[in-house]
Amino acid sequence: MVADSRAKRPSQDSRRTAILEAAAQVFFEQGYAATSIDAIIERIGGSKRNIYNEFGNKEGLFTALVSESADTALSALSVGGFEGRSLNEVLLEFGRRLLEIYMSPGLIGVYRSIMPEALRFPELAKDFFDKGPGRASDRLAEVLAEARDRGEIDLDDCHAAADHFVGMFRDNLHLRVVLGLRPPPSPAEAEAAVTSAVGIFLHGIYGIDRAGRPKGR
Amino acid sequence: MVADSRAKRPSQDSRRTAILEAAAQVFFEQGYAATSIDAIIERIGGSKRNIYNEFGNKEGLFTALVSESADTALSALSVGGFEGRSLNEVLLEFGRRLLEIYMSPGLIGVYRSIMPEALRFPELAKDFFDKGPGRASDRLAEVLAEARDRGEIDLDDCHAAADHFVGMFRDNLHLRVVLGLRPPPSPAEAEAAVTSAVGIFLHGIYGIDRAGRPKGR
DNA sequence: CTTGACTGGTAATGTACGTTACCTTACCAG
DNA sequence: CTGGTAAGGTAACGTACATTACCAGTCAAG
Repeated sequence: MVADSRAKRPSQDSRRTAILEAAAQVFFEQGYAATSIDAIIERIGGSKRNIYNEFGNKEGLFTALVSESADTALSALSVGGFEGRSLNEVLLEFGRRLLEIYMSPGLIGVYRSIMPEALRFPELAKDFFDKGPGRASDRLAEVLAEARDRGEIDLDDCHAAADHFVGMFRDNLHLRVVLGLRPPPSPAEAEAAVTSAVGIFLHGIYGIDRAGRPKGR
Repeated sequence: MVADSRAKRPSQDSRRTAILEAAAQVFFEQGYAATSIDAIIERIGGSKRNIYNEFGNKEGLFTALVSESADTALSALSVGGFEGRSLNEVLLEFGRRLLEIYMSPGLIGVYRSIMPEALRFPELAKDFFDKGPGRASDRLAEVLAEARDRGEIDLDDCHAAADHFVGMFRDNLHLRVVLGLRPPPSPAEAEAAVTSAVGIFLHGIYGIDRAGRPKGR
């Protein structure tokens, strides 16, 4: 596409990111269809020509925004740091990262805005899923498979279990935040949600006592 | 899909439901902002006056549609039939109903269309949540509390656990269906997802063997 | 049959928006 | 300093849409 190595004008790259930031605010709050290019330009000044020169059209801007948002938000899960720790600790850390990502304004906004456009932009929906929730589930499935190979657990379908685990972090708490019915959880609430989910995932409700610690085993 | 063309007396009620059915198809597929009143009228014939006489404006039609869809879809959870059965059986039955509801075209469509409009229609978002996912979680929390009172389980926060359970049915499988990346699950897939989720919820991954049956206890 | 209330169809109105044509400015080489 | 090139800005164009008006049928009752 553009291979302009030298920056002639005042930082073409900062212009692009400024547009994306403004677009995020408007798209994620109003939705794709209800967002006007004028509303985006109002936030950063300048002219609509900037957007059309950089992204081609409204679709191009939206797809670039969703793709980059999903990519950067979920990259935090790719880093390791899980070696040599117990499954309980690994799941707790994984859950903390996952919840923080899911509750971040960026991913909340992507959720809100991509839903009704998924049928209109099938390739974008697939890209978002693969980069985001799909990658999270795949990554966790690897972790579970490693634990199984070490003999810690005895799971048949690691991927199905990983899906269930990921789903526990998109529960009604997450839905309320997405719908704007409550603010994102405080650190204390988040930690409580993570420990609760990990406890149930590992030991089930039969195996947890009132303090949240595993009963047997 | 209008039932009878013989009756020139369309009995306001059947006209109302015909409008709502057509509106569901268009709103749920295109999204609120991208849907035009003309597109709805095209499906059932007649004049736009019908819609404006019955629902006032576009907002009124959308809110009526979302409210009634959530109400009817989730009403299946309100019926009882859980008395005198083991917790495992109750959760399996509850999960089956829940998954069927979540995968129904009606609720999938509500999901798709309400997300970006939640900030614009806060009271509608609250209404949808309370009638839908909130009620499911409340109902399950009651079931869990009854089981606790019978001494079957030992849970501190039944509502948090219920939220986690409900979340397991809005996992990546559900997300893929909402995003149009795959069709709703077959009955066999649905049953497998339910048994898997209930197994983890009750016994955790430490307590399930390869056949999906609980290991200890 | 006449009246009245309602429905269907067409079109008008006012507005908002995506996109583009055209002008204006800033930067660069020579 | 000058001419050329590309980006920035202004305004227009064409369209689509929510909403309303207007007129023509159509059924119910009197």
